[in-house]
Amino acid sequence: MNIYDIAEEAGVSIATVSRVMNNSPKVSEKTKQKVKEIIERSDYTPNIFAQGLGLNTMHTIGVLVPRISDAYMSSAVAFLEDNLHEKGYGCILGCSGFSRAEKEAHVSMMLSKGIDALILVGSTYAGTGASEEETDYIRKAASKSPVFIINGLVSGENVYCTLSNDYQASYDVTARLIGNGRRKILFLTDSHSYSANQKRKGYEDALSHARLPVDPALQLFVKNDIYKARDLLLSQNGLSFDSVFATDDGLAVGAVKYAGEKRLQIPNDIEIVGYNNSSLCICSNPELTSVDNNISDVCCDTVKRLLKVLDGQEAVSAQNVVNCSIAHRETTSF
Amino acid sequence: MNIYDIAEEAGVSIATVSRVMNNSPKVSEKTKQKVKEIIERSDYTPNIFAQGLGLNTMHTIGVLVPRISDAYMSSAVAFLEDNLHEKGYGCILGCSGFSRAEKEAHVSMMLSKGIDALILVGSTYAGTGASEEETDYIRKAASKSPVFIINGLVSGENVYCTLSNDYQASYDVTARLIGNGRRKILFLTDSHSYSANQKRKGYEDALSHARLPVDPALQLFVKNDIYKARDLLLSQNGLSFDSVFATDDGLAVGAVKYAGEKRLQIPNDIEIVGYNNSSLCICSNPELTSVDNNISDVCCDTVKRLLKVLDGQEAVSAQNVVNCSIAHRETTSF
DNA sequence: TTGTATGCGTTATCAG
DNA sequence: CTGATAACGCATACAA
Repeated sequence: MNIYDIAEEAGVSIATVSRVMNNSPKVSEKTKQKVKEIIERSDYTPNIFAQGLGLNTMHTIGVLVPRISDAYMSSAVAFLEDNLHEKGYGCILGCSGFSRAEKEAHVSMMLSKGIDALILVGSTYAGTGASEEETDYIRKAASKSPVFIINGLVSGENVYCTLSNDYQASYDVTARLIGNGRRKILFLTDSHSYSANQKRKGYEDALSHARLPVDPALQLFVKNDIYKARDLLLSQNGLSFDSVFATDDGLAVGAVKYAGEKRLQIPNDIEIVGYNNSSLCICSNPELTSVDNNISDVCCDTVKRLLKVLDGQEAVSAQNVVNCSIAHRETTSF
Repeated sequence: MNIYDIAEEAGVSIATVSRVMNNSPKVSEKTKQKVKEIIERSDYTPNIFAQGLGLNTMHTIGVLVPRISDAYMSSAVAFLEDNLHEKGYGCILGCSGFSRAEKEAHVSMMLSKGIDALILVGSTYAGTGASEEETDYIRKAASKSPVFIINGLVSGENVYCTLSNDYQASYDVTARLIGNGRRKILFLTDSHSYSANQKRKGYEDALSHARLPVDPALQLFVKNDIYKARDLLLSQNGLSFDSVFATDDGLAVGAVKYAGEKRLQIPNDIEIVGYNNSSLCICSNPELTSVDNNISDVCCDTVKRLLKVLDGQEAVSAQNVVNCSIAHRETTSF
């Protein structure tokens, strides 16, 4: 069932059928009705490939995440899909993993799918900041389709970034802990990505501004796994700390478990703050204070700017920053 | 940069370039090398739309979930994407929500995207079983592309289902609780879907076979929200129960919170079992016993059968059942 | 308002 | 082994 069949059935040309399909105004009401009726009756759908070939777009956006089962990623994808779908765009989803080779392979695979734009979710795509060369694959991709990065900073032609203000949030959290009299704040992270670095910087600057030492021994790195985080803390025999600021809720829950094992009272003996305000926070006991990076706003902003770029009418800023907030719960006495 | 440019540059016809691209054996090694070199140098990529138009496929599978931010859904999508990507298929992701209109709209939107097959994740797509008509939209979709349903049972031409054995798992869990001396087992659910019904049936049958009464008052329905579940239990003044079997981990965590409020000892005063074995289980304190529906196996099976159907060489069964297991933790004394 | 003719970039058939 | 050409189904510029 193609446009020719419909045209023949209706006794008009394919041009007219096409006009009806794209509800062009210059078709008489009468023919429009007749054609529509036949389209309806034979439930004809235009061939998307032919359409794409002519228009050179399928109204599809590539969305790449390292791991969709992460709560942060899946909620980002939920917001992106919702916003894009509403505007008539479909989503091609890719899960790249974290290795450089996989990421590059997935990006070029995405580009070959004829997407109108590419959204990279998460700072893993922005590299560690060690060298410019790390992100060359993004600039190369951007020469084919506009690239939007969520929570990673990469500069380049046709590359657009939306960032949550992790530096500020981390600074604020650390300052609050200091204000509560905490002096040995453990920084617990699972990543060396752009956003992890921002968080670390906020943490360190808050310490410095309070004239407290920045002790490298108080910065721990561990896989994002509740048990692993707990066990790492349990194994720190010589180290003393009175609070934990973790760059992910999973790590923070590990700290809660650690406190449980050590029979430490939360938040009196130890305060704990997580990151992402995920469902783990209220599952935890005591419930976890966490930074909310307002991913919904970030995604909204990303899609808004993406549409502007595709529209091409208006200049679009290369970066945009969205503020975080803090969800106060039982693991702090803020 | 299209196939004509390459052909001209190489001094051959487009047919030869096409042959090289699809590494047809009938090209002389010499021309192959020459053409390949030019393709490489000008980093030419075939136009996917033209390719699609000719072959009538873009090697893309539609994956529809009601809500990707659900842990169960996102991990299913992770496994599906991984398996499909490995076989060279891309994924178009849709998030339909739970309303019937949205689901139908998303399904037809998916079909119009030129997908090779459609995967529906979750029993919400299978309706409540109230009437055959509820699932007509699936059979209609299946007349255009093969449809695969994960954890929902729908019969129809070109419709394939992979189910986890929720009936058996629920029967087993209930029997274990009964074996532990529990007599008032509360069944807590958030859904009337096919799989929720299977779970309920397993629960009821285990009670009946143990000659225990099936008390409708012990079957509670609530939104999947930790607080809402907790509060619902707190508000059951007249009702006495000695254990909770929930059809989702979130609900079960609500029951854990309820027990905390009531100062009930887990698992002595009350035993609690969740469903899906999500990350909430180990976040919870005490850690939650949960049914593991082995979603990874279910997805693997689905993709395997999907490829067989697309291949067309072999007959494929309309249904397949994957067994669940029980992850024992601290909320039961199994 | 409607129809004709062309281009979009492949793949595949068939002839050489 | 290679090339010319049809076919895929639609949108649209141009002609009527």
